[in-house]
Amino acid sequence: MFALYDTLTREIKTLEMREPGKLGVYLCGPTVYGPPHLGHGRATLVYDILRRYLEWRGIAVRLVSNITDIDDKIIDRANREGRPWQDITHKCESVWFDAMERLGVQRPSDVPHATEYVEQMVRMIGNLVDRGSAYATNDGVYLSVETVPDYGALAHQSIDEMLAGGGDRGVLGAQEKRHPADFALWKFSKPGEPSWPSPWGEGRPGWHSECVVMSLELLGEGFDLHCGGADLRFPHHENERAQAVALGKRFARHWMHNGFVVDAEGEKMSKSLGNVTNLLDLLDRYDARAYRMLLLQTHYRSPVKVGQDNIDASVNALAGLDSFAARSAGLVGRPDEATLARFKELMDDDLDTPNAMAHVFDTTRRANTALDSGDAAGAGLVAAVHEMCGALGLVLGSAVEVDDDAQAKAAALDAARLVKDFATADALRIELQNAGWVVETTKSGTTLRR
RNA sequence: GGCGACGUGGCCGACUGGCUAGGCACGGGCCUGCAAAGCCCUUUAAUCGGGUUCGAUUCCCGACGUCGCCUCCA
Repeated sequence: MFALYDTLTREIKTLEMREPGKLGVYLCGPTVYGPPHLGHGRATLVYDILRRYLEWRGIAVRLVSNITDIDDKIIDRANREGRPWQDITHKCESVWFDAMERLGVQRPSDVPHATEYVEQMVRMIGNLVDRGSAYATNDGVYLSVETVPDYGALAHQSIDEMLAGGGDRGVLGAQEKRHPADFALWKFSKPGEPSWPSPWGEGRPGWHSECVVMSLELLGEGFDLHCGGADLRFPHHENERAQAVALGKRFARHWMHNGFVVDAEGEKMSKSLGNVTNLLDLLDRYDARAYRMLLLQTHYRSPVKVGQDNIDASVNALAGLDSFAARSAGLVGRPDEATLARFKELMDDDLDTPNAMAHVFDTTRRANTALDSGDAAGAGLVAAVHEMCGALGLVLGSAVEVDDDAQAKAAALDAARLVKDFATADALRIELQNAGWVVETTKSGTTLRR
């Protein structure tokens, strides 16, 4: 039984599936107006790990993740740079999926775009107005949070409590709102801005409406899991939920939120703080697997510090596993059952990847010991390590092909050692190392990796 | 002000009321022609003050500190 912490009930509970064996997941995707940052990388990696693990467990996962391709920030940037807004959204989306590919994050099963669902959103807003839960003002259409009895359920705070403190932050939006917490479902457009027709006037949808419409449309009422970064819990997810409740529809059964990426001082990375690190920089500078490794060694709900030291440690940890993969490459066997059972036990407990990784490292050590002593149990352990890493999306071994020249030198090195011509052997090793290869000379021959 | 999270060894980072997390780094050893990789060993940590308990890093209370949310944000 796979259990996850549920943000709504604040407890770890079994992930109930509407249809056993099939999991429908909705993940709030990016607003495409800039390059992806480390926070995006964490969220997508966490849910990629979740997805791969559950699929490995035999569950058919349908992951729907949207692209927000209409939004104030997109319009702002288009105006600032004097180019068509679609220019920006198309470019950013392709950069996004490039980065995801480099991270080894599988493409979602469905990638709905907000602009493809405007008609459906208009219909939904119409429903909300008809039901008395939404109203038009002179700048848009708003949801009346007071018509949603349990508004604040995800934030775990009542409207009053939220307003009581909120303090110095000014209330955003129209003065005409009936309640300060009411949020925009539809924003009327200014001349020259992208717009769609609606019964209330030309405009564009508010951010919180697209995900309700698209998740319900593609996954249906009462879908299994809704997830995203902790900063989406409120207001975004709260407001999605509010709309569904106001429509009288069953929304997500389970809510999952991942923790933040923080900087060296422990502060959240945030665009407003200006301390965001570009995901693309990280990918350019390091093995893309290092970020996955770092996140695997941190619980998904804990904050994670991403810094040079951290990433270096992950790179080194990866090197150990790579060299293990290299030395055990020839071995085939059935994955050791007891080892896999333990792995499942750990992962099923709220995606406990830190302990699962500890288990992978332990298994690697046991396998290395078996390999050293020629114990036949080694093959099963080797297979188990590969099986577990596969379930976590961690690809072991260098993807780099060993070129013929290097291969020839490695063979020559072995030949020289065989006749105890160590001077030649050492010279060849240095040559290979200078060419960037990690050279491992063993009794059974020399292996090369990057 | 309201709500919440957290404070662990040189660094990162888990679990846990008593029994070695794990990774990285450092040191010693074994192995090796020498390396690399691997294996073994070593270093005895829980912000502070109370309380509960036979026993607390783990539960409760308080203090201090850090961080998050309270309508831009993964």
